[in-house]
Amino acid sequence: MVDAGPSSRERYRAQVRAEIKQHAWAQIAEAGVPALSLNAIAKKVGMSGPALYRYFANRDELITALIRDAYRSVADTVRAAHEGGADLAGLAHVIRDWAREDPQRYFLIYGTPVPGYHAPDDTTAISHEVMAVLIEACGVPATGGPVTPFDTHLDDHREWAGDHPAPAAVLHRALSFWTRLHGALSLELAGHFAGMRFDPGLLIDEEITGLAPGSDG
Amino acid sequence: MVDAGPSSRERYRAQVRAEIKQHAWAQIAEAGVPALSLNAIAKKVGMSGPALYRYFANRDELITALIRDAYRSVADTVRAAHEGGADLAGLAHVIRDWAREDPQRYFLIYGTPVPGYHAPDDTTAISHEVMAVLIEACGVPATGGPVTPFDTHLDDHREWAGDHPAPAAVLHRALSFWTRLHGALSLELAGHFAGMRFDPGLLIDEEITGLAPGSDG
DNA sequence: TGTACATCAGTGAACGCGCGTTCACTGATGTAC
DNA sequence: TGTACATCAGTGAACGCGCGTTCACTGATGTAC
Repeated sequence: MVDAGPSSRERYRAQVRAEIKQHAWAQIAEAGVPALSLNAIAKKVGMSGPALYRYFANRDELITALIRDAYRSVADTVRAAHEGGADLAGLAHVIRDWAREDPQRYFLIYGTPVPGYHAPDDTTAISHEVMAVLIEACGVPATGGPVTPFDTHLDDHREWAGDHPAPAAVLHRALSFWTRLHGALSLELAGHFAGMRFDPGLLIDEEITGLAPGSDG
Repeated sequence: MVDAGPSSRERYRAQVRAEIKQHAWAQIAEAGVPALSLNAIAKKVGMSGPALYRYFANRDELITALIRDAYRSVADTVRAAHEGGADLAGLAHVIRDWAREDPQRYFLIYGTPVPGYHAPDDTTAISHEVMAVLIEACGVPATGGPVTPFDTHLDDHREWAGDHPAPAAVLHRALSFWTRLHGALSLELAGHFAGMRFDPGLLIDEEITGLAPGSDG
C-alpha cells in the first residue's frame, strides 16, 4: 500500500500546534519568555487551558519546541544565503535582518541563559549546522597570513569543527565572525546603542570586513 | 553642630538593605531574575515577607537597585584598572573576570532585555561612565591610519561621546572594543562554546589586540 | 537621669490572582466489517 | 452503504501553589524636655 501521507487528523494536529506556537511567539515578543503563559495562549487560540495539553506535554516542552524552531529558522536562513552566493558581509546582513525581525526570538537562543537549563541534543546539532556553514563561508585563508597564537591553540582543540578539514585560521575566522556579529547585534537589539545615533549596520560591516583576510573574504 | 554621620538607625537600615540585596543576588545566580521572589528572600534574611517593604517599595525597585549596583560595580572595576595603567587587553581581562565572577549579574545589565522596560536615567549615566573610560583607554589612533566610512559616519553622530574631544577613529575603537568583548564574553558565559575546548580568553586577547592600532594600543 | 512621646522595624493574617496541571466527562471524527 | 466501535479533541470544574502586596497591630528604639 502506498503511503497515503498524513491523515486529516494529523494535518489538523500540525496546524493547531503551529497556531499555538504562533501565539506563543507573539506573547514572547510582547513581554519576554518569562511571561509566556499556557492559559493565556489557549485563550488567544480560542480554546480552554487544558486543551493545550493535547499538543504539548507541558510548558517546558512548548518552549523547547520554540527554541528548536528558532535554531532551525536561523540555520535555514544562513544556509540559503550561503548557497545564494553571499559573502561574509552578506551573511552578517542576513542574520541581522533575521534577528531584527523578532529580537526576542534571537535572545531566546543567544540571550541570557537560564541557569541549569540544558538544551536538548538536537538543538545543539542545529547550531553546529550554522557553524558549519560559517566555516565554509570563511573559505581558505590568504596563504602566508600570520599564524597567531590562538590559531595554534585552536589546532589542538578542533573536535567541534567535526569533519571539516579547514585549517585553524579558517576556524578562527568563523569564530571571530560569530562573536563580532553577536556582540554588535545583541547590544543593538538590547537597546544599548539607544541615544547614540550611528548606524549599527555600518559598524557590523566594518567588523566583518576587518576579519583576517581569506581567499573568500 | 557637627554632622554626626548616619544615625544607628540609618546604619542598620543600610545594613539590612545590603543583606537583602545579597540574598537577591544569590537567588538570581541560582535561577535567574525571573525566579527572584520577595517572599523567598525574606525567608532567607530571616524575616517575614511584608517586612521587606520597609526596605524596598516593591519588586521592581529592588531589581532596579540591583541593576544600579551592577553598573556601579563594573564601572568602578574598569576605572580602577584604567587608572592602574591597564591597556586594552588588560581592561578586557578585568571585565571578563568581573563577569565570570557572577554571570547572571553580567546578563542582568547586558543580557536579554525585558520588552518595555526602560532603565532609569542614573543607570544609563553610569554606563556612559564606562564608555568614557573606554574612550580614554583607546587613546589617540596612529596618525595616518585609514579613515573608514564608519569613522566619517561616526563624526556626524558623536553626541553620545559627550565632551570627549577624541577623533572618530578613537570612538570607533572604543565601540569595537566593547562589541567584540561583549560578543565573545556573552557567548562564553551563556555556554555556547561548550564542547569546543578552546580558551575563550585567548580569542578575546586576539580580538582586542587586533583592533585598529592606536598610540596606546 | 528619668519620664513621655514619636518613630519605625517587624509580625501575622488576609487579599486576590494567575499560574501549571489533573481529572472525569462529552461529543465529534475516523476505522473496521 | 450502513452500522459498531475505537480514537481523540476539547470542556469545565477543581487542585494546590506561591506570588506580590495591604493592613492593623505590637514592641523596641531613639528623641525631647
